[in-house]
Amino acid sequence: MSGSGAPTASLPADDPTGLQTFAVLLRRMNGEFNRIAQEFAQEQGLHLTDVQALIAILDADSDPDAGGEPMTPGRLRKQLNLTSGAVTACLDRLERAGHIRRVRDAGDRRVVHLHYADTARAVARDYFRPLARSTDAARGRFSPDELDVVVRFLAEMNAELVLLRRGSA
Amino acid sequence: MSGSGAPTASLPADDPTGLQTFAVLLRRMNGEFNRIAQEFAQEQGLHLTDVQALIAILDADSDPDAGGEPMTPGRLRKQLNLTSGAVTACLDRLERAGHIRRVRDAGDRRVVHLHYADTARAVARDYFRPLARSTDAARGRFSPDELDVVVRFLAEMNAELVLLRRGSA
DNA sequence: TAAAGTATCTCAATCATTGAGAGATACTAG
DNA sequence: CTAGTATCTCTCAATGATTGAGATACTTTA
Repeated sequence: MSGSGAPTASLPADDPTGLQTFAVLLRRMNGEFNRIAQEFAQEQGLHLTDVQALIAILDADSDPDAGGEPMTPGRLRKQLNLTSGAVTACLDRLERAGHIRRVRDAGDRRVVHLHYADTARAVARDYFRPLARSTDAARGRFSPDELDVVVRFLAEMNAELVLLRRGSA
Repeated sequence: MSGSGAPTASLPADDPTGLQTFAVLLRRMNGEFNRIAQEFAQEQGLHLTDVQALIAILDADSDPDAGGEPMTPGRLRKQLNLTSGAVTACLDRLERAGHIRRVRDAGDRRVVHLHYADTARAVARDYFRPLARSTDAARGRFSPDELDVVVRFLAEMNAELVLLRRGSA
């Protein structure tokens, strides 16, 4: 239990479903995800910023549902809290490395649409396959009803986090 | 509108507890957490790296259980994938800003222990209070049994992610 | 004690980020 | 239609974080 590498070590034992437990678990998970993203970045000769941008572009691009439109430099600027120059530099790197394409919008020619390149999509899928397997391994230990609970929780959590966007700034 | 509008938009409707759903929800949550961390960083005149370091130091410092010892520059280097120079610079910034203290280990005088300063702890607690409230709001919508399921899932997920540290590198 | 190993720091070179401003395109009112 | 204003992206010099080889100090092993 108290053994060093044990992943479940050091949860507050007094209240195993309390706020503290959630804080610790969520913070750790976030850290692990960021570490994996960092590794991917280094392997691809990118920066963490670039990977975050890539993910945002991927989500917008493959979720036409979400915002309707593909990602643009302006949206990326807000989403990642970058300055205009940083966005341009980041997109330059991503485009030069073949991960994305810039496409002028036909309707509003000031706007640039960002598309994930298919080859890069395959690279990312390959790299993150172990992560997908891990997620599946965890999922496999729960019943359909339990998974439904988890999905509902994650969705509720995301909803709360989105509300926080305006609230405390 | 980044991930804007309805937070539950664009989940794969065909398999509401499938891998894709988890991937989308976890990725989004990660993005939101990182955005919040970025905002905290900017407000404190820090960088995202500094905040990640701060969190790692906090976790090690307040969880003597986990690794036994407080954080050190060396462990930080591995955990955040930084070079030695970057760690030193990052710690210089954090120490100069009063967030941490460097303390030479009495036993092994090569080692530096990193401690979270109490005043900084209070600053962080204040800043992240809304996040805590959000987490509590989400928790409040589930029964104790359901919360137990969620905690178990998060713990399983973390365990898998830790395994991934050696496995696929 | 000497040699090898480990933890941290130093510093010049490199390169991402900042932030003001330019250029191009769209909208709106007269 | 035209002028004026707003929006989107990009440019570029200055700033400053990160790199990475090497220095320094300490510990352990032979």
